[in-house]
Amino acid sequence: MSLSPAAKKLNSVELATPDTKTRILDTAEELFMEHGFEATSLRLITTAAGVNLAAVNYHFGSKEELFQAVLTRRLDPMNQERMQLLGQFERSTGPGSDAPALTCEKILSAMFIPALRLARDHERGGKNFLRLLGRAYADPAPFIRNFLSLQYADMIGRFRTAFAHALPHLSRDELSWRLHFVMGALSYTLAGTDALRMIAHYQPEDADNDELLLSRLAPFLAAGLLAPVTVTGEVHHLFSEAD
Amino acid sequence: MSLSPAAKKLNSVELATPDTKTRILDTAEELFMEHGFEATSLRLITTAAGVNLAAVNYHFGSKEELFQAVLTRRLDPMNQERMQLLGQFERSTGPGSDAPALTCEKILSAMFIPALRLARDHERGGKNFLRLLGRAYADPAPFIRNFLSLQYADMIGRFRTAFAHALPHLSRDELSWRLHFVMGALSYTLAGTDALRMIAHYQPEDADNDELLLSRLAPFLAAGLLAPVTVTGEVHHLFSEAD
DNA sequence: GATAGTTTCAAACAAACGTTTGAAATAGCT
DNA sequence: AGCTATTTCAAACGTTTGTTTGAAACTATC
Repeated sequence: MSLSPAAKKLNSVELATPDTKTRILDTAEELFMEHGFEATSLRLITTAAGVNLAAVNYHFGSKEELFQAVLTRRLDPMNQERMQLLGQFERSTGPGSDAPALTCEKILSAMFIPALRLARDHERGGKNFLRLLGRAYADPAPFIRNFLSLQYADMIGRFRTAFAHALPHLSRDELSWRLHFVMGALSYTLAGTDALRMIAHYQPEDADNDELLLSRLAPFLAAGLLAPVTVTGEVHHLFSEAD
Repeated sequence: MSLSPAAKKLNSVELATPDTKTRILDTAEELFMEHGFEATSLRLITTAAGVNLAAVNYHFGSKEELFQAVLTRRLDPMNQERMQLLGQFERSTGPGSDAPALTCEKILSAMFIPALRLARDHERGGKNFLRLLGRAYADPAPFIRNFLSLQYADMIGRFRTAFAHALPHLSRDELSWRLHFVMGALSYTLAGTDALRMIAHYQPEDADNDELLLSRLAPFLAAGLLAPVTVTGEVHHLFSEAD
């Protein structure tokens, strides 16, 4: 009697030994990060993890569900920590209902600190996961995009309103654009240092120091968010042919 | 007699009818953009292009070489145009050998204008190509990364020195980081508007207006590049736990 | 119009893919 | 111990992958 392996969502055996399930998750996290989703075969994962090929389909149902499980294992707690930290900052700035707005740096740090904590978590490849996450942002596979947008909807909504309070002079559209740029720089940065080497032709020391990295990214993005608004009328002068 | 199809680099028949070669390139450009490299099969491409399956291997040698041909067809002229425009700006600001430095906006516009021209080129899917390029930046496949770094080496080097002149107060490492962030926001922005919809929960009007898009990105990035340098000693305060 | 060079085509190639199967092994429970 | 439920395993499933083949069709040159 086939007992529908996808219907097993028991939260009983969660934090025990390195059992088959977590062994698969750990290995898949690393290999997905290294080669991407499509280019990583189940045989590669199961061989590297030292488990049977059928174990993936038994424990997770399919390759796609395995990928989602890899993401949600760390993404879910991180985003929850982000929202919690943002709320903590908002409460500390003013107890009244009409609290003074947080600064951009403060809001950005509420996004970055949980990511930093994850990167520092040596329990198991926290840094690997951040690179995987950065790559997942740019993946065209529909199931990945749908999954991420669902997973991120709450958190992004909370931060959007926080930024809207911090930057009241920005129009709704302008804020959308700038948040888009912020996410772009963030995901690209998290995605890895290979691209940096490509650009810089030279690897800065501490390229793998995520703390240093994000502490340089935050002022950069804060300055961009606070940039004066370009009036629609004077948009085109920037792209005029000559001087 | 196998006549090594990869050794055919004749520039004789270049601008004629939509022949098999360009039909493959156009279709591949669109499908690679839509599904990524790994997830796009040669059979999908050749069927959509209305050509025989073996035509890809005959004209390009392999799937990887086809992908490189798709990229280089537009990337090569665009990057050359970028360098040419940068040189033109540099010459116009001062005829002397020690010319006054260009502004960040000016240098950024030398990067963006050729991309804009490409996006406006309706001859054939210029916008498609920009999205494909943005995705290629984040692709982990080694042959893609090697190809891009080779293709970009010259241009990036030229712009690096230009930015170094425009931002003399930035250390070598600091400049590397900030250029990294610039490339991140740029590629993420070019990669498509799906992610924006995900973040904004709302699509701004003119989301597919690349001119408007890049004209908003330039001031954002310029402000970030011009942000005050964070002194090493005061790095950690940003990420302190409480307020 | 024959000849040499180029391009197209249907068919097949071996290899790798995700998934399924049913039996063997293990673990949990009364 | 005995029984049940869960997990592992080797093997095979049917597709799909990129690539190759050799003959047919087309083009240009003499």
